[in-house]
Amino acid sequence: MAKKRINMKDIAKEAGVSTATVSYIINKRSDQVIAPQTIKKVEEAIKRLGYVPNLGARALASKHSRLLGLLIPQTEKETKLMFSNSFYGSFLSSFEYEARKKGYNILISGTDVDESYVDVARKRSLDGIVIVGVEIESDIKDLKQIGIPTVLVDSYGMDKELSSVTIDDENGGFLATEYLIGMGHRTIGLATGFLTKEGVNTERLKGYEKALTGHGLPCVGQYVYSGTISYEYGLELGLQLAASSERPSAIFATADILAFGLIKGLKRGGLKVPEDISVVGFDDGFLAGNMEPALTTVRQDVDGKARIAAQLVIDEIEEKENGSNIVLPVSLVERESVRKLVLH
Amino acid sequence: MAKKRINMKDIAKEAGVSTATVSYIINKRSDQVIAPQTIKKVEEAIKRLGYVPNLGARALASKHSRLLGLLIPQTEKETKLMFSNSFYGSFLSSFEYEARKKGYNILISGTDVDESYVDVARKRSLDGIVIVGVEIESDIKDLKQIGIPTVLVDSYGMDKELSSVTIDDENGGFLATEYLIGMGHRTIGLATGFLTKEGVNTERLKGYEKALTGHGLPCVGQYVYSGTISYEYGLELGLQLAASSERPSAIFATADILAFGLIKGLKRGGLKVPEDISVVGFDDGFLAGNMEPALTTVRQDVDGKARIAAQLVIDEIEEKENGSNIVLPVSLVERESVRKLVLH
DNA sequence: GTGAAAGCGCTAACAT
DNA sequence: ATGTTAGCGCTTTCAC
Repeated sequence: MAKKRINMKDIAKEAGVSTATVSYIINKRSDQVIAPQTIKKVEEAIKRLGYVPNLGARALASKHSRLLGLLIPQTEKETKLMFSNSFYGSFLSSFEYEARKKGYNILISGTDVDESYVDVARKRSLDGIVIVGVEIESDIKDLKQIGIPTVLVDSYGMDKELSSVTIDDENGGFLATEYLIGMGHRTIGLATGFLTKEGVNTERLKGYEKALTGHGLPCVGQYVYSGTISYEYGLELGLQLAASSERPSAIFATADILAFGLIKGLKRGGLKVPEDISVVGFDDGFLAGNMEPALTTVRQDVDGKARIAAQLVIDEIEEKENGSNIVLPVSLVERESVRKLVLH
Repeated sequence: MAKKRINMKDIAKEAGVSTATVSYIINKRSDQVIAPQTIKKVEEAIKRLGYVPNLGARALASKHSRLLGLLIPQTEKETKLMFSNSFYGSFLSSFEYEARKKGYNILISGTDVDESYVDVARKRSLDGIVIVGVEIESDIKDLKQIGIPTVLVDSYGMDKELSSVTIDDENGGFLATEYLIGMGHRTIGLATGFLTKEGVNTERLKGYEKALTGHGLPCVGQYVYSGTISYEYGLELGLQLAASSERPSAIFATADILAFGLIKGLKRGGLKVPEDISVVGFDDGFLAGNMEPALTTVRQDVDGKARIAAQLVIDEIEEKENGSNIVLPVSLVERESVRKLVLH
């Protein structure tokens, strides 16, 4: 308790100046000219007393919190954040780093039933928001209306006016499927999450279909398995497929984590990958190369995505720019989870 | 710009009451008796105008920000947060969830060279802090001095007065090593991160040594490999060991992620796991069972750790309790990465 | 070049 | 049962 926190007034008194002067100095305001010796006096007082500005108070007065919100989707059953998928962990790492370098801190919050993310944003006076991989149309509309700079990551067609960063998901789906076709596969399944109208999964599906039809292959819903992007669903599906006779010779899973579960399930079901069935993933997280078999997958640049997302919100907050729609390229990383089929 | 944000005064005016009354109602203060109809009027006004309280202003006036800081270690080279280790992602998920249920938000921040975490805590008026797996003595001393409730996770002997939650790391190391010995291994290596005086790695090392000496086995530094807790270091070490003739028959890696890298390195180096060399990990993250071979590892309850950490800080903030030192149990999960050695 | 003072939106004594 | 009002720590306009 005790020890009253040092505030600006204390510094002002100690240095024998006004709080206004202290404020000017702390904020290094270029529009205010301060005598060098005054600056020195104040800086010494700050050091001597160990003063740390209260950003909450500053936010109240200045309307800038220098706080960024990161919205991560929640798992279906739980309302916990989806950090089991290491994609989000990597994203957060890079995002926080980039933001911190520019003087912003990150607030992480899921949303409860009774409270939208927009409320969190307002409550906490967030300067900007990055939403990754979720589509809550109403929220986004509200966000725009309130005028909080928002950047959408991995979200399609939500709102062209908002800044966004995505990867070329359709092409990713295309590359994966083309590759499989090139390896001789003719019945190719797709394992994916919930297919929202504008989500990444749908884009990857489009690429998948494009490749299929491009080669005159049938593109029937029968081989599209849609569940959740999770290890568990992959496992379940793998087991199921292993037990089925109506099974494609290859599967494109729209996330590595899904592919991992899938492979495990297939193996448990007695199949060998890639001997009996081939699998291609998506993400190329750091474990992909370590799986057995090493996963052939579509590589995306998570680090780049995160940094760009941070830059975009911050630029928008600081009114340097706005409304960019960035699309990052993807590529296929060939490893060992696909077998070359010899056609007879 | 435009649209002025609705504040408490607006609500007061709309409902025909004072701001104090609005404040009492919003905070559901039990020490204030308000007429039901007044409550109704105010609640309607809030709804009608779409009012959301400004927590920054509240924090300023009440000295409670309802913000918790989560301090995650940074990687050595970069100053990025260490979220590649999925342990931290899982921890964050559960921690955020538990805190949110109790009305707290989470601020994530790394630290820069010129700014300690204590500064962040003060700047952002954090109500409490959870520090996981790092030992910055000076910071912790400052934190205590400033009187910000702090909970140490995975940190030993730092300060008995601070609340903490750990798992029984020493026992974990012991279990893993005992198991290996029971499987017939006599030369057992230890792969771990940087061995700080009071870190988890050192505790696990103690358990390792205890098991060894308990069986009269030599406990020489020769087989202790200390690098960083990372996939990369594991890989490097694996490669190195594979090329060496002086190699233990089994290795206990003090983190799954390290074990993953290690196994990959060993394999690349031409060895088979567990045929040529056995590996035990630590954590039992959700991928452990999926590796090839499935990893035998020490299981810890990350979810429990995170929830308890959240509870402890919050209890301390709300002055319900303080100074608990919780130790969670661990157990060994037997899978396929260890070979039973027949002694001749 | 520096300072006085009016807020920012809220809480909490203290009145009534 | 409700209102008045003085801050909380900072920024910013306007004086000087």
